[in-house]
Amino acid sequence: MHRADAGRAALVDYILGLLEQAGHRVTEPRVQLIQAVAAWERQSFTGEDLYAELRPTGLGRATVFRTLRLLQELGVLSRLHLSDGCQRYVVTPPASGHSPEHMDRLICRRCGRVAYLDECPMEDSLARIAQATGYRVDGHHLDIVGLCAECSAAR
Amino acid sequence: MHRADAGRAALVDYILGLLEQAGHRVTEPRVQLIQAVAAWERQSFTGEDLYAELRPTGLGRATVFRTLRLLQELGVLSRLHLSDGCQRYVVTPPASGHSPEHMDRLICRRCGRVAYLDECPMEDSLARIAQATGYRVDGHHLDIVGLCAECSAAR
DNA sequence: TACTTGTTGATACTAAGTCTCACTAACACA
DNA sequence: TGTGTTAGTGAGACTTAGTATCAACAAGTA
Ligand SMILES: [Mn+2]
Ligand SMILES: [Mn+2]
Ligand SMILES: [Zn+2]
Ligand SMILES: [Zn+2]
Repeated sequence: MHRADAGRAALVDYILGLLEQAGHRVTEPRVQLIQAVAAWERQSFTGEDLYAELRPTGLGRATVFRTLRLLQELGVLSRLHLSDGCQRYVVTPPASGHSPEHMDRLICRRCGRVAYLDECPMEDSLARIAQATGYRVDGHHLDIVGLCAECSAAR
Repeated sequence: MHRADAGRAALVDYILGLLEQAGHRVTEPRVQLIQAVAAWERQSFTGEDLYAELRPTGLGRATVFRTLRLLQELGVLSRLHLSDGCQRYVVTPPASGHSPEHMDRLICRRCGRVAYLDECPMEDSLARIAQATGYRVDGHHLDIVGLCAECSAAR
């Protein structure tokens, strides 16, 4: 078993654990979908991508989107917000400090690869912004767009 | 004529000017739609909001969405990317330094009011992020979510 | 004023999901 | 290790947020 496969298996187990802890059932369709999602780690995908892959095994359209929604609620998946829409999903790595309320990412506009920032580049600015605008700040979402190392090398 | 009305009239003229400069025709349906949009300044709205308002005057559904797209291309409108989707639009104020590639906003999650930041709170961090990740950074999109002064006072 | 071509509205269509419901299978409990 | 309860499932209709097509129309130009 390769390193990456081990990482993926651990991610699958982690997500299944979250599912159980939250009182949801671990079903065959969910296991299959989570395995497919884990294989796309750090690479974004659409609901249709997933459905196309899982449909042959008998998995239904509604189940795909229901489970995507559930995984977003559990904080495991989030959506990419690109200029052409927000129908792409990506795994939020465990223990990355990211949540639906706090998200700092780099997205490659060519291949869709996603990197999460280790530290929030706005930590210091937020109090000042709240002061200046009168807003009470609850969270933020930063998407930096560009080309990943591989894609910019391929030019 | 009130202050706000004068501001709105100026905004309408500004947008119509952009339209002409870009070689598009100034038509009656476009003038009406732009007036409706200007009345929503700093407040977000959906395509359906606009259609509901303009339909009685005979304006068609396709025209509403076509024109919304055109105004996005001209940089006059942008979409809000909220956790429940990206179907809300907002006017990007002229000379705010914002564009589809560079967007820094505060959004009230209760009333939808939008404020644009005067200075980018990440100016300094971007070079360091590019260095650390190997990405070539082209632009970014920051949405800070919270409660505007009025909405947080109303608690 | 007439011409040319961009724009319009009606209508059909699509993409990305969501809802309903009869059926099925997880899993808590015996 | 069965059994019952109820969460989860797949098929298919439906919805939301647009987009494509196309004949009729009108803005800008000459
Ligand atoms: Mn942050
Ligand atoms: Mn910025
Ligand atoms: Zn890339
Ligand atoms: Zn508010």
